[in-house]
Amino acid sequence: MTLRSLQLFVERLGAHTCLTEEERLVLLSLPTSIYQVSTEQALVQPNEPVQSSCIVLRGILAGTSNIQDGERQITSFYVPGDMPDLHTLLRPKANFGLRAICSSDIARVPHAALLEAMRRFAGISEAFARELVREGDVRSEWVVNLGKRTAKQRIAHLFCEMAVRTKMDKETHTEFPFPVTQAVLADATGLSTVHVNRSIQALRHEGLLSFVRGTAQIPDWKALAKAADFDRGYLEVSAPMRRLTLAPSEGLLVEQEPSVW
Amino acid sequence: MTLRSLQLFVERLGAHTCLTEEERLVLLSLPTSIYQVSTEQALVQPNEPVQSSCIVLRGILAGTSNIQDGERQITSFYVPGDMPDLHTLLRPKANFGLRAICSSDIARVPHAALLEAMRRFAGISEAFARELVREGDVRSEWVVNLGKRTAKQRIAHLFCEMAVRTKMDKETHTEFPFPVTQAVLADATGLSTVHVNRSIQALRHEGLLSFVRGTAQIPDWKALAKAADFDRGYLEVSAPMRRLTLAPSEGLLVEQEPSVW
DNA sequence: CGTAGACTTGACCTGCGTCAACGTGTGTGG
DNA sequence: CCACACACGTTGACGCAGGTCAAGTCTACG
Repeated sequence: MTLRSLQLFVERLGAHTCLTEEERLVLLSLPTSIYQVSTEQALVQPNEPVQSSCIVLRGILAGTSNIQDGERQITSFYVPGDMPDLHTLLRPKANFGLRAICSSDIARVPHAALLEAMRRFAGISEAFARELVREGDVRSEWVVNLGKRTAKQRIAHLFCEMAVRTKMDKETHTEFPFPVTQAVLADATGLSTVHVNRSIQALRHEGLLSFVRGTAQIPDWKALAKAADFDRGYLEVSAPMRRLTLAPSEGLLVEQEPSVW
Repeated sequence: MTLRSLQLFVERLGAHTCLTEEERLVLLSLPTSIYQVSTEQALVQPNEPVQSSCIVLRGILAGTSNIQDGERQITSFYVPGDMPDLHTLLRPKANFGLRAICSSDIARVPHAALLEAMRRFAGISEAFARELVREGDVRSEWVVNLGKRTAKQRIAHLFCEMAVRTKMDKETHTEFPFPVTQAVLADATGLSTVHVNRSIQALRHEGLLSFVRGTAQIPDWKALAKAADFDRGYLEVSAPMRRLTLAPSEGLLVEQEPSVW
């Protein structure tokens, strides 16, 4: 049932944006078609216009860019609840690809339905826009990761990010599934697979991280976060907010704005 | 006069989003305060909430992140017409900083006014959202740049990007101003200043790029773009579009959607 | 039980960082 | 008008993080 499958997606939006009951219901009852995609299958090709966006239900997708010599760089990961090609709503011709990293389930939602929902509900527009911002923040951290951190730090940081994004409860669990190969980690961190391998081993010897066949273990969260220079702040908003509302009485209604610029 | 100063900003939005005359006028007459900021001056600090967003009128700003050991990574540049902290509209607590790279002029616009404009005009909301997408695309290219390209390519790619973004007309000009130091280029490309220096020299010897005291010269655009693996597609939309419109007759009005997913 | 994809290891190489010194231009104050 | 300072650019020597190549080993799965 689709009401069930989009639950996680709506929770994701609700975490940063106040949605009315009606808006939640509209989102939950968006028309979807469910697909199962297999490892390395492409969902969106660069420069090929799309008419629908997808929502990850299970598995992991990755945004990928190919460069001249056949190598690829992964520019972001998407986990269940994410909408990886939200941006095609506004720019139907994507300029990077989207592919499954492991066998995954996705829901496809026609752009028409999403646009209609945005038109009618300010909260939905706002939630989508805030998702775009969040994605931008994540990518910004990736730039820092690739630009300024060592191999071990890059890998550690990526695992921290994924742990938080897959909602690993660090109080009660030290494990979370991250079904990727070392080659994929290499494509994401801008390293060679050989060096990824050695770096993971080094992290294991330091007791910071173990990663065996698609499941990660973080024995000491604080130690790993410190080593990775990881601060989860960029992934979260303290409380869901709402800034856009259809002013009931059309007019110059604005929020109070203290005079700090 | 502020009508004049926001011209470039509105053109930027108009390049990707169809705006009505009224929307243009609303944007042009947004309340602004004009400031001059000097080199290295911070405009937004991480985790410090802001109540207004700024528009670059002259000069260059940069998004910056600091890491543990006092080094910084620049995650994006902003040129006249850009709105670097548009995202704070939706997430007032930024998680990276914004500072001037050279002496610059900016216009500050209160969030309240921007939110009000978004509330009342669907085209303005859409234009802002599309700007967020564009920024995401640029950052995505930066990830590729840092992850998979050599020093010379990174620098070449950055100059290509800036040439296009500052609208260098490559038919008639081979020069454009890019008032940054080599140290700033190093912070942006994830390289050391020494290596930036040597790489620029190498590019000059190959006849691809010269960069002297803040002005860049690209004698052979095609050659540079090829060396940098640069494709300007990610910076542009073929024609301005409009996907969100207040449906005049409320209802299930949607665009035609061919059955491609 | 064989094959293919993932992981591992070792040897070697190189792009880039680091350090430290030295030019070169530009603005400032005497 | 000079001299000094300071920020920026340049150069050389050296070291190391991480790439590359090539040869295994392990594991899952048919």
